[in-house]
Amino acid sequence: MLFLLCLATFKTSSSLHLHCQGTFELMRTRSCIFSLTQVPRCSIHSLPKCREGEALCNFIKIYGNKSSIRLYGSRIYGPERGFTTKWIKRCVTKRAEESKQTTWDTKSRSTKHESFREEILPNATVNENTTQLDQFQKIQWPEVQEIAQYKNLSDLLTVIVFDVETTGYSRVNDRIIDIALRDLQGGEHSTFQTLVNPQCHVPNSHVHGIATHMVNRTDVPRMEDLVPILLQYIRSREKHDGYVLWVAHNARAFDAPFLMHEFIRCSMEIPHNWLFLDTLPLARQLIKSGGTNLSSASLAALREFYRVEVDGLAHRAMVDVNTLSQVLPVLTSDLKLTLSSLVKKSFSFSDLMIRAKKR
DNA sequence: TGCCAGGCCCTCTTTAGGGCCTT
Repeated sequence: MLFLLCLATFKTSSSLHLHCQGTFELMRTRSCIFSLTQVPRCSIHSLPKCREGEALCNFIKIYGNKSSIRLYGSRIYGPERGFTTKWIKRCVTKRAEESKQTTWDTKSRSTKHESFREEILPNATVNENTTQLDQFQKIQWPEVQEIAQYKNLSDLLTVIVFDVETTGYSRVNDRIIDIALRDLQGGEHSTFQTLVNPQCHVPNSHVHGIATHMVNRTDVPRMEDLVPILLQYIRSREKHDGYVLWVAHNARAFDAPFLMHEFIRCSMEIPHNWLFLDTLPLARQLIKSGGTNLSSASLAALREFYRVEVDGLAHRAMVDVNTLSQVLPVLTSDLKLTLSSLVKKSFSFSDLMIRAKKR
């Protein structure tokens, strides 16, 4: 289904390719850069440090097994959820006729899915943050502390490890040029990776090997092309009435704010069931706890410490995603973190919005 | 005047400063 939807979306682009393997090679050798890659089920299962309990590795084991019988695309989307529509705010309106204010129904989850109301923010740029931030603050976002209390978290949570490569460090002046995700439940199409056309010069190709001529092409999707596809992809991976936990190294200061600014530029609303987890504080916590020879809290140090082997060069989005996907279960296991505690450490876009507005 | 990354943590701190982490 996703194949058809993507094909429909990019039907004017003859260079669009969807394929099931060989992403890395294809990325190097073809102009085509949009790929939905079928990969083997998470290799995390075989990591020797995975222990029993409520740690993430165990969650992935259970979660992944379920995904083997719940094939990708098994959810049926009506026309209103296809690519022709923009993001539909997935929140519950208690009585839309009585009040236009929307709230999250975090108590009676079994009765939800009632109303999907399309709300597209007006065109805006980052320079118009005040208007955007005001609109976001009118929404009551889910409280992570409340979500963390759910007893059936494993049935609600989709864990997505992601990474972005950019033209620099400034979320305002720089752009995403490479984005990769991996759904830790595994299964078909559990990864998503594409280059992104930033429509500007790439000054730091020495970092990630992505040169201007590789992305400033008509057959490379711009962010405004990509966001609707990304939303649809994530929606297809979600649990019923569930939440999506996005995980990245230094997510709070870098990846999540970058993603937020790209959504704002595209005038797209950020789904309310997205949460973000930063693994950098977890690595620092491990160092602080002592008893390890972890040299620093960087992703490279974690890869070396846990002896993670990945194909490809570091500082390419998919490679770093694969690294973090293997680091995450053992890191959380070492820290004896439960799913609930991970959710408690997460943050939402509203947190970023509030901080941005304070600045 | 114009330009500028930003969040977190630690300490020789606390109305601050510097290092780490991300590209």
